[in-house]
Amino acid sequence: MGNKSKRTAPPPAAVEEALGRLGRNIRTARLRRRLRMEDVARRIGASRFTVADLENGKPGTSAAAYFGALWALNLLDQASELAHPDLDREGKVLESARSPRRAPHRRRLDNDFF
Amino acid sequence: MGNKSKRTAPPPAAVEEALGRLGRNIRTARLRRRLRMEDVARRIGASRFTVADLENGKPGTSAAAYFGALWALNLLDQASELAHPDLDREGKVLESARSPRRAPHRRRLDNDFF
DNA sequence: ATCCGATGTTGAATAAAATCAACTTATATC
DNA sequence: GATATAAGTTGATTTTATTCAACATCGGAT
Repeated sequence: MGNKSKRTAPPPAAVEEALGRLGRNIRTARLRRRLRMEDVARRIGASRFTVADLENGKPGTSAAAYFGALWALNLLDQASELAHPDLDREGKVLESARSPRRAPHRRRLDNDFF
Repeated sequence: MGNKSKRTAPPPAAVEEALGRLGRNIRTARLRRRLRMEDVARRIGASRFTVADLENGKPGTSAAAYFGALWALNLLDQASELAHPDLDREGKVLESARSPRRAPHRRRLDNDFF
């Protein structure tokens, strides 16, 4: 079965795994709090089906749904540190090696990976 | 202007802020690595428009897009710890107070918030 | 064992996201 | 300042998520 659709390149396995783990974690946190899917759903203005999807780690579900669930469970603060520049060691090294910021062009020089 | 659509209840402000911050962090990390939006987009099988959306913190953009961008920048591992049960202090307290797991019903007892 | 409520599942309708083309804007590099 | 390229913008189109209803299932409590 080939790729029929032009969109939806299969998400990288690592991404699927991360979303699956996040969904399971959200479910665990919800159950610990004795909340129903519908409780979380109403809190974020969604339906119970969307909450079910995100707890299953569905990739296409909106980021707002995932973050909303974290918010409803009082777990959002951990998400705010994601990819924080101060913690991006690899990026900091690159920035200090090169000089400035903003990399508009510098079209093709040697990156054969991308 | 009133709500015309039945879906899309406005995301909680905290969620919008968190997504905005995440998007800006992703952009910072990308620029540090001297990558174009299109580079990240191709790596995750999306278009540059979707990458632009997520860097702007657009709430409706899929979680896979956000996580994919983190993955493309080698920043996904931080995301895997989100809402990790071991770090959910509030949840752990609740679980040890009550006894078992899985809370199927226990419909309404006193929570007047949800 | 029975009842009741939370969740899983399926299919259809609708709202919205993702894509694309063409254009504009801004910004590095020369 | 001129040039080339990344990125912002808009509108149209396609693909998808989201929602809902109805029913099945599963788990806990009585």
